Amino acid sequence: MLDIKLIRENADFVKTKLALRNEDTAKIDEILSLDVNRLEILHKVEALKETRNKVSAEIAKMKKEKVDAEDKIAEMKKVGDDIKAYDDELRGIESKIESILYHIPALPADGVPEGKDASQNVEIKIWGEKKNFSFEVKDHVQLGKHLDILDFERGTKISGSGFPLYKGKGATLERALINFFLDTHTNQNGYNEVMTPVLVSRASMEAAEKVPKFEEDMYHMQADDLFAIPTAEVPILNIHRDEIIKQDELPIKYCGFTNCFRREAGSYGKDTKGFLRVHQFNKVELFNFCTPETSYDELEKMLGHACGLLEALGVHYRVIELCTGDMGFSASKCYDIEVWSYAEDKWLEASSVSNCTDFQSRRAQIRYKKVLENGKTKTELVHMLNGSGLATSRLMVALLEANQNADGSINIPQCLKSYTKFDIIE
RNA sequence: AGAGAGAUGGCUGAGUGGUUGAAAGCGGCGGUCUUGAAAACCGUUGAUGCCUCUGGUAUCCGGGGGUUCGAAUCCCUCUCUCUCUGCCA
Repeated sequence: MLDIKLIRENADFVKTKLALRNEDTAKIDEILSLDVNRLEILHKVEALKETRNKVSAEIAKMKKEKVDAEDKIAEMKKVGDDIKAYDDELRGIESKIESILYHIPALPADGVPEGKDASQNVEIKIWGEKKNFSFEVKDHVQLGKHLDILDFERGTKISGSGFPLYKGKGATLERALINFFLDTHTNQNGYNEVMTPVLVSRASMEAAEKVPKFEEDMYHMQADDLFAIPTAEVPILNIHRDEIIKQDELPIKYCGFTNCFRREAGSYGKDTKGFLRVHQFNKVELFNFCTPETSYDELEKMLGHACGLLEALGVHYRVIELCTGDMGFSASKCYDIEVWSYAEDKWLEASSVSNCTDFQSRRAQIRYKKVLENGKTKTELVHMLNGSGLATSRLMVALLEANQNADGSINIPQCLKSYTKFDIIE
């Protein structure tokens, strides 16, 4: 969530930034007027409470001295009633402010390209080249079926469409990718590996800013009010919820593999083929808690960590910087990494790396003790970044297609061979 | 799932209606001593909001509600933890 103080003191700035995200800035005016009202009542009720505290102390003293205090008690009874009335009113206003605030996205960082939608994203890097095939390429569904390594029909039988079933060397290849990613991040990139719960509480979803805004997009277990995670970002972020971290412990970097679950409500009929849009997929997540001064540097490093994996795999990819109109709710700056699909003849998103600055840490109350120049300390919100490093399903599309041979067999990239223990799937 | 116990500051742990934002200890930070360190001693050490902002004030003792002039303390409720029993991997 945004800082109410920032809205109060720099309303025009906030509106300008939100307009870049196609947001209705009338919400800000609504918050401002509620805030004025809130402060007015807050001042009144605090003055009354001050009176109550003072007189209550006097009453205590009089009681001790066995002096009759009935007049003061009667007087305070009235004050108490007024306090209660104001407190109720205050609570009502605060919950109105929150319900608006919870639906306002993060402000885009300076320098993020301005644009209305995905068409105005900016390609900033392209790596590798398209291969030339001397035969007609098969798509990943055909390849998966031909080699009996992916069984989308039976996945559908088990759970419904969008729940893939990996078989044999397909399952092994998936496992190899995950292990390769985790090993690289822990051994070379300085991440601490975690294995987290995949069902999380409503409080955890709120802290990660997924609820209330995206509640409909997630699987929910009603009996226990638990949500299946759409990304490991949620449990990893919550590792430090309500904590104050020492400055010298930052940055804290975690990586973790989980299954991810998304209802993808509202996208029926779009990209239904195979892995293109699924309800359950596998992902190794990168997460970073750091100081505000370093977060944009950390963002570039994380992007590099994700790209490094694709380069090791020899997958043709590009990096795009999302424009203001296409960024996710919590992000101030975001890169997507896309891999090339020969069969679909288009780029597919395999990773997204975002700097969410203090947008989530404010709601999650994740802070650190900042040491000031005079030696004193100050608590400040940490900056938080998340990124996929990487999600496997769309990568699998690119990988299978790009490494296919004329007979439909698949060559295993060099860096995975020590994991798969086979060189080819045929 | 049933029975019982509990939740207090970075940690341990006092506190059962009136200067208790909270004793004590540990830890942290600063100092004295020391060539330096340890020990000892002294001091210091929570968060958040608002305001007329080198200060004032309000709020916070798991969450929420209630009783009362006044609640960490009493009542209700929810959540979580621990112990025992049951059930299941």
